[in-house]
Amino acid sequence: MFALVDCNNFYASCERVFHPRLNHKPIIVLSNNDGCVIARSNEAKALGIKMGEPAFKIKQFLKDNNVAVFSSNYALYGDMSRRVMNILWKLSQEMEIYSIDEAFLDLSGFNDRQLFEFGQTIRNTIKQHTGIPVSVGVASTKTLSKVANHIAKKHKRDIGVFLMNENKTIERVLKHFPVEDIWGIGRQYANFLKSHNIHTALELKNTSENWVRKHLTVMGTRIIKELDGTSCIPMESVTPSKKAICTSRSFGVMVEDIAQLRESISMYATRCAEKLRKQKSCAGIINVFIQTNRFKPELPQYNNGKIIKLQVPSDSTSELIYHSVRGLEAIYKPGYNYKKAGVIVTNIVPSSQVQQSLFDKMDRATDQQITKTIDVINSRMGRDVIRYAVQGFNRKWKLRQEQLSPCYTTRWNDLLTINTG
DNA sequence: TCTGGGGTCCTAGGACCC
DNA sequence: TCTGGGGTCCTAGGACCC
Repeated sequence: MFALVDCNNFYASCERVFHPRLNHKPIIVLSNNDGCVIARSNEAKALGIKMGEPAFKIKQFLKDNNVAVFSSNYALYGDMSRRVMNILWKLSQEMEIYSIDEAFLDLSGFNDRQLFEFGQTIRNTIKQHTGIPVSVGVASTKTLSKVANHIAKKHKRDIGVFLMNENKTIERVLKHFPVEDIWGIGRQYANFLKSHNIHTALELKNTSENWVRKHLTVMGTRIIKELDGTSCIPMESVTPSKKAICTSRSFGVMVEDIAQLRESISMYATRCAEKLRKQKSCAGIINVFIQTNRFKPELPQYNNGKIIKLQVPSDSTSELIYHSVRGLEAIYKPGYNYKKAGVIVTNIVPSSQVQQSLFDKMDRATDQQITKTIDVINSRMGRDVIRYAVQGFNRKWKLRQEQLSPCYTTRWNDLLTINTG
């Protein structure tokens, strides 16, 4: 048996933990640059606010309805996520962290009553220790546990746990479960299936395997088997290392000048190098890209990228910056308003298995020592306290975050003060 | 004024090998 | 009429996830 534990409206719930006054009030969280709605409390959903809606289009509506609006605070959400996952670690032998707010647990060996009670224990413990509400779905495959979680969240809101283990229950639930809500069925497949008169999970489950294989590839076959109770998607208890790492941002203002692009690209290269070192990997290919604003078709448009192959795979900040900036200079064209830029690293290999080059001229030992020293200082003193000058100091292009909440759990200066008097 | 930022997997087709 | 039979690797594009 699998349990899927999913935090309810995670980002909105994180903000609410530190603003108890907002209990039962509508809350939304915006994407970077305060662009789109990416999280909504139940009250905000009830007002009809859509996921992904551009904030500027509903500004007046938000005001009229007293909606609390937050910029996204990933330091806070990341730390709250870590706390939730740590609690789950203590409760379960085997788990898979599936996303920032979701985890699968392996519940082999529990009987029905224990399964349900364990679900409640999880929910109560997390609520008590972190303030975050979660829903728990329990079933015999991952796909069915996702379905069960939906039911727990939507129809069993006060209990928050749904155990789906009897064939009769499964059949009844799948009969009313829209095909587009199944894990692995996105918009394209949903439209396609509906055009073939398949509207519910039960109808999909009863479709011929050959037909599904032909039109939805092997992924679809797995889905119908999982809906039928045959587990095809195993637990991944060990998080596999990333095969691609991307750091990119839209700018708070339009950027025309190459000097500012250079600053931003250098920062993204720095972040990519940090992410590589964190998972003990080196990258063989760097991809630098710049884009103008696609929402302004009246302005001249220019999108381009440059792929750089490294002679020796690297996790060095200085080397990644060097090549990224050269790449930028190769594609930059003056006279455009740039809106977004980024760095992607791929061809990732474990640091212990880097293929050396006979013609490599770089002094890697020294560079590694420098990088290590910078990492140690920055981890104690704060990100970018020591940085390469090319990263810049003004950051005119930085994100717009007008409603940013404090980093309550990760920054000493932002700790809450509680008046007990 | 204003529209996010990360990832994965699968398949077909083209290139190559013997 | 009639032109083999078996592979691998790489990439772009399309689907999906949070």
